[in-house]
Amino acid sequence: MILRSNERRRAATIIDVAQHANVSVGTVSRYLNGITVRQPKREAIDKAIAALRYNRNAVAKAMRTDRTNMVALLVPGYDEFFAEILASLTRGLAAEGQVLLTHKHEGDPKALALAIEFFQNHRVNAIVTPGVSEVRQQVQAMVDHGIPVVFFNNDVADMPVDRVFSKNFEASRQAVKHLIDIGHRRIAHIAGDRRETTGHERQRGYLQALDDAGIAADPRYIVGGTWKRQDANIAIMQLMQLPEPPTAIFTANYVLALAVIDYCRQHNIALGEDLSLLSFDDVELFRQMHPGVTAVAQPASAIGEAISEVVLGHINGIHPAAPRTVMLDCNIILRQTTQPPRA
Amino acid sequence: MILRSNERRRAATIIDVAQHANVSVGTVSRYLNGITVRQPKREAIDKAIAALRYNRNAVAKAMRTDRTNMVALLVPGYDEFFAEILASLTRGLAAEGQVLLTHKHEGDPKALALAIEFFQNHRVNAIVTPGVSEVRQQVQAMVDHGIPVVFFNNDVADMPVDRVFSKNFEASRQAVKHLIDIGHRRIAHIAGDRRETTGHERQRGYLQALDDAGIAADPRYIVGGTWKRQDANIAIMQLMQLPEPPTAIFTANYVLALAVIDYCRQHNIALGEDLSLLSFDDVELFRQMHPGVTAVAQPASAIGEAISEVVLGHINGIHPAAPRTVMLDCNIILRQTTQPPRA
DNA sequence: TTGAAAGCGCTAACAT
DNA sequence: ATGTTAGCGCTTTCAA
Repeated sequence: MILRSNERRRAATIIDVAQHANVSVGTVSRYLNGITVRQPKREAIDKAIAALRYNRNAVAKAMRTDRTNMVALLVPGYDEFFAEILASLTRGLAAEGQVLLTHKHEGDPKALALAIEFFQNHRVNAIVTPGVSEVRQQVQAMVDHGIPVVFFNNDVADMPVDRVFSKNFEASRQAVKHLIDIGHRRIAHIAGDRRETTGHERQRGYLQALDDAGIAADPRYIVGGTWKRQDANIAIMQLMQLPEPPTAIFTANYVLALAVIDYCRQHNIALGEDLSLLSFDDVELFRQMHPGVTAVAQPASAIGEAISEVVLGHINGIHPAAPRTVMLDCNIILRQTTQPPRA
Repeated sequence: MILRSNERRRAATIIDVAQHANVSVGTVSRYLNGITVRQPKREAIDKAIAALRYNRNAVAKAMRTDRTNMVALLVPGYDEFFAEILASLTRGLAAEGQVLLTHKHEGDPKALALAIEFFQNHRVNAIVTPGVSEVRQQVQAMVDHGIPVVFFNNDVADMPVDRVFSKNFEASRQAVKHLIDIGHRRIAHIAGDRRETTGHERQRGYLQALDDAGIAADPRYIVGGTWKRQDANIAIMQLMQLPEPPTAIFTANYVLALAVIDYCRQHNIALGEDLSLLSFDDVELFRQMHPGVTAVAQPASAIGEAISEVVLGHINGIHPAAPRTVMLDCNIILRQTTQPPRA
C-alpha cells in the first residue's frame, strides 16, 4: 500500500509509555513535568520513551493547561533593527524555555489583526508588537483574556499594556544639539510619519534642540512626513532648492537618509563637507559607506532583553497588573557626515 | 479584588454558544466548519457568538484533529535573502489560511534540533528549513510522523523530503563565464564552506566554467572555505600577494565580497578597473555602492512561491509521497565591478 | 439537518 | 510516591 504523505503513523501517547513501563499515566506525566519519581520507575519510563520514540503532544498539554510556551512577535518586516531585537529576544526567552514565533504582516493592519486573533486562539503566552492604533480593539481583547501584550518601537496611548521604547525624543534632541554644537544653524528635518510616536517624538526632539539653542524653527526646513523613500526624494529636493538651503539635515530614519545620500551623489555635493547628515537608526550601510554616516543607534539588544524580562515576568506571574514602561537610551555614533559648516 | 495579569477571565466555549443559541454543540461546530445549517439556527448562532465574544479555541481544535494551520520556517538569521523568501512564503500560505511561524536559531544545530522537536510536538503542518546534516535524525522523525519537510537553499542528500533550490552550479558557471567572456584569464574564487552544497556547487560551477574555456584551474586561485568574514579577509590578502594576482574574483557569497571591497578600499585598488569582482547573492548594498557590484541574484520570491506550492500540495493531500525537487534559475545582475582587464 | 455522546492526550485533584 | 479518574474544548460518529 502506498502511504500518502498526509496519513501520519499514529504516534505513541503517554498511555503507551505508561503501559510499556508498567506504571500509571500519572506517574509518567509527573516524571515528564519534573516531579520526583523513584529510581526504578524512572528508568522504566526512560526506556519506554526511547523504545516507543515518544514525544509529548504539546497541543494536548496546552489544551489541558491553557498555556503554551510560545511568545509571538509581530513585525511589519525584518529590517536590521527588528532583526537585532529578535535575536536578543529569542535568546532571552529560550533561556526560560519559551519559544519565540515571529509573524510578518508587512504593515497591513488587517493582516496584523488576523495574526493577533490567530495567536490569541492558539493561546500564546504573550504578544510583542509595535503599537498600532488600528488594532486597539484586538489588543484590548487580548488583555481582557489575560494574555500580556508588550508594545515596542511605536506606542499607542491609553492602552493597558507593557512598553519598551528607546528615547526617541531625547536622542533626537541630542543629535540635533550635536549639529548645533559643531556650528550649524540652518538645520533641516526630514520627518517620518508624525501620526506614529516615533515620527512625532523625533521631530519634537529636533524642535526642542533648536529651542534649547535659541534658534527659531523655520517651517520650510521641516519637510517629509512619511517613511517612504519616494517622499524623501521630494523632500530633499525641496530643501536644496530653498534660497538658503540648510547646512545640515537630520532624518527621522535611515530610509530617508538614503534619499539624501543619493541626491548628494547625483548633484556632486560632498557629504560632511558641503552638507552634514545625521540619521536616526544606525544600519550596516552607514558603517560601510564612505563617508560613514553619523547616526542615532537604538539599543536593539537591550530592547530585546527588556522585552523578554517583561514577558517572563508575566509568565512567571511576578508582575502585578499595572503596566510597566521601560525607556532605553540611544547612542549617537559619530562618523564623517557631520562636520562643521563651511565658513 | 485585584485581577492579576495571569489570571485570565474564562473565555466563552462552544458549549456556551450552543446554550445561548439553543442548539447543540454539534450544530455550532458544524456551522463553524462550513457545513450547512438552517437559516434560523445560523442566525441564533451568529448572535450568540457576537454576544459572548466567542473565539474558537484553536488548541482544542488542533488536539481533536491533530492538525493545525501552522507552517514553521527555521532560519539561521534574517539576511536579505531569507527575508525576501519569507515575504513571498508568508503571502502564499496566507492565501490558503496557513500561518507561517518563523524561528531563528542562529545556525546552532542544537537550537535547530530543539526547534524541530518543538514544532513537531506542536503539530505544525510542515517544516521549511535549509538542509543541515546535523539534524538528519530529527528530520527523519518528522517525515516518519507524516509531517512534510521542505529543504531550501542548502541540501542534505538522501533524505525523503521536498526540495526547492536555485541553480547554484549553473549560475556560478555562467557568472565565471561572463568574466572569461570580457577577457579575464586569471580568475580567483573565494569559496564558501564546501561541506555545504551551496559552497560546493558554487565552486564546482567556477571550475566548470574554467574547464569549458580550456583554462587550467590554478589551486592558488582558490582560497577561503568558510562563510566567515574573517577568513575572507585572509583569503583576499593571500590572493593579492601572489606573484601574479588575479584580475578577477568570484566570491561565493556577499559577505566574502565585502572583504574584497574593504581590501580594495584600503589598498587603493579601483574595483572594476584594477580588479573585477563578481559575487554570489545580490544585496541592497551592492546596488547602493559606487561602483555597483555585479552579482548573482537568487530568485527569492520565486523560491518562496515554490515552497508554498509544495507545502500546500502536501496539506491539501495532492502530492504523493515521492519527494519533489524544484530548481530555479538565477539572474546575473551586471554592474560596474566587472570590466575587461587592463591591457 | 440535528442532537447526544465518545474521545483526542494530557494534567491535576483526590485517594491511597 | 503512586494509581485512578475527571475533564480541558472541540470534532465527528451514530441515531434519529
